[in-house]
Amino acid sequence: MLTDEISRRILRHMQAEPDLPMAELAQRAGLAAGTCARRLEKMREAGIYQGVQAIINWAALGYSVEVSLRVTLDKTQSRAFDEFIEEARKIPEVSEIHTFLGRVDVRLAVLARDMAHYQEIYKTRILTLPHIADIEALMQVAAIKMSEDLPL
Amino acid sequence: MLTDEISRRILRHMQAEPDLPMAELAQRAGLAAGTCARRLEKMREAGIYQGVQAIINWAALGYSVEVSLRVTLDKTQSRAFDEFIEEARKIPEVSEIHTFLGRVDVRLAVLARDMAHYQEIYKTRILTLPHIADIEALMQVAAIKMSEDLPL
DNA sequence: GATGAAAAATCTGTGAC
DNA sequence: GTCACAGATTTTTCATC
Repeated sequence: MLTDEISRRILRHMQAEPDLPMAELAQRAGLAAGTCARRLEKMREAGIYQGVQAIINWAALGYSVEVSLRVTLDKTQSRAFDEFIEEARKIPEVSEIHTFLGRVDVRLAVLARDMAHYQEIYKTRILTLPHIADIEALMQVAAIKMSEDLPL
Repeated sequence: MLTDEISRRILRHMQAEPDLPMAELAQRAGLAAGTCARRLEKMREAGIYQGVQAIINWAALGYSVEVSLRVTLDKTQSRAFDEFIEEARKIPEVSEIHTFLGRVDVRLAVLARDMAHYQEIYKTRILTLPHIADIEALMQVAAIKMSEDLPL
């Protein structure tokens, strides 16, 4: 029931238009409003639907620089991974942290107002993180697609 | 007014707890409910606040494989970039597309049910995209942090 | 032009069927 | 799963600064 076709349909519409009123969402999924709310609540309890996230245009707020950093850690120390993540989480300008299998261990997304600001964050907050063996940086030009109609 | 301290406060709380009732949000920002709603609406019109996005636990829905692909394009053709993006957008399993300055031109995030499924998507949908010069793949282990308390 | 308070319109979730 | 209603919530109005 939690992952059947009807529930997937709810998630699909939820994904496409997240701030639709419940009644509208229900109609598009072919359900009554109450039923839809009940299913969504079940999915939330099961951790399938994890709520919503605000999308903010950082450039409009003066954060025009976004940099993607790929970090390779010094794996000679067993706690390197956890310690690095723990410290990286504390940096407000780090907006995303993803971990990987392979040569690269972690990817960080960093937000900054301009290049001078980025340089400052990089020197004082990033390079002081523990256990870094190597860093590669890419400057982001644009976010083209972010989860519109994923496979459900 | 659109980017003053009060508006930033609204966004800050919006970001931390996106599905808070308007009355609560207003109280935390030190405003009346109506005032808060009007400011948020203004910010939406100005494109500063771009609404909300549903967060879905893909692993719970059977999509346990997430791969990050870095693509370098064949820049000998001037339309390469646009044509590549246009085709990549059409693939439902591609959940994110970001573009960059530098050696790597595009990063794609790909969702798949398992390794066999990923292999199929990779061969039939990704490698058939136009103007690819080089691809590097990393398998994602976890998304640790996604926009909690960013600098506002 | 922006604000707070309160009324009006709308929406959500619970319970009966 | 649907329907309807009570309670909560958003949105508009209006007087005020």
